Amino acid sequence: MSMAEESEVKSKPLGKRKIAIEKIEDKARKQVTFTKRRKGVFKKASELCTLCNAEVAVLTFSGAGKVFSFGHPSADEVINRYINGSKSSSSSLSLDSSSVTNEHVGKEKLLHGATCSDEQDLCWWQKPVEGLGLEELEKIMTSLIELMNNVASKIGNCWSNNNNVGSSANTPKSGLDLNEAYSPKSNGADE
Amino acid sequence: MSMAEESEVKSKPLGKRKIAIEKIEDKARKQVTFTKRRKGVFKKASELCTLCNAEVAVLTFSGAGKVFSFGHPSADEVINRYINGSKSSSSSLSLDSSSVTNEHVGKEKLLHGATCSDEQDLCWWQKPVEGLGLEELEKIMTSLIELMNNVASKIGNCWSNNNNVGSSANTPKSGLDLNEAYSPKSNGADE
DNA sequence: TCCTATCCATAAAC
DNA sequence: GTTTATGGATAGGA
Repeated sequence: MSMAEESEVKSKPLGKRKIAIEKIEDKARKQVTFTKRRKGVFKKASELCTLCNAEVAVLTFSGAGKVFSFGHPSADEVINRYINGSKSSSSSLSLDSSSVTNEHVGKEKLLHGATCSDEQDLCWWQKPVEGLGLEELEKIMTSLIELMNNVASKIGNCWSNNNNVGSSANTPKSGLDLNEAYSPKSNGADE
Repeated sequence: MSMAEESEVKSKPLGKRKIAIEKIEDKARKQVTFTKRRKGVFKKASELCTLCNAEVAVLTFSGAGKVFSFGHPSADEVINRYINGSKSSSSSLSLDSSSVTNEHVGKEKLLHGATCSDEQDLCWWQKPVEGLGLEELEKIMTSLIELMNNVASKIGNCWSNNNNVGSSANTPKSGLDLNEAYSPKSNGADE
């Protein structure tokens, strides 16, 4: 897994022909490839489970929309765990599910006037985040989302969503080119 | 053969050795294997996406309970589709926006005491909001939005490197980290 | 502690 | 024969 996939198909004798990892146009071939590779992924996933005693779930949708899933102990259990425990703390931190509007205009007033009732110094929500590390921020962010949902539900959930907090400002990129694109690569912490 | 183990036994880099697909007992080995194979699975999954233009999500939990996910277009989207399109779990499987209310029983429990890592006292963001009044909640909510945007913009700077299709190697490590709850079964491959 | 990265060499898949 | 996946060892990072 060190060699990046070349985009060109070399003309070699025979044997395992290297194929470009790009969209297959031919329907039939695509279907066959899908089936084969899906099984391959499932097998790998299952080995990962067995070897490392880890929980793994794989969900796939074929072009026709049919769903295929693999899971240990079960797809549902893993998904549940994912949702309940780390939905927003993982990956792209897409706050799609519970964002808030960005037009909270009158908040400053609230912040400076009403809050901080009896605390001594700055309240946590007034502390600057400048000095915190990425990890700390991630942690807070995650917790914030949770707390927010919690609070929101209590209030009655008036705040609609669509906020696009930071991470969503992504670039379309070239469709789906990701040989090693998913590499955690120092987990995004570029220092 | 008497290979005199002189001062230093330099184990020659044995190549890839054949191993049985069974639970690895050695923790260190298991960890390394988990990382490698997880990446392998992610890569396969990404190729499947690219080649067949399919939607795929892979969720994994390391032995330590850390989550790693891969998904195209995103893990959440695929999961949503999976949930809405094929299952109707009785659980809180609603990743939808404003309805992420307090259905998260498991999470509530967590917030109140499960404490996973090593923090014993709840931090402010982990405190329950049950006892607060409406006004207080609104204030907090408003402040939360502010803090959130603040934090988000901070994170956004370092995070804009894997959004489209990507895996995640988050680092919860405390806040909402989950404990393990294994249910060692045999397998769960369903196609 | 837990996770990641890299080198080497071979096992596997085609 | 060719390319990829990955085991073992090891070093570095968070």
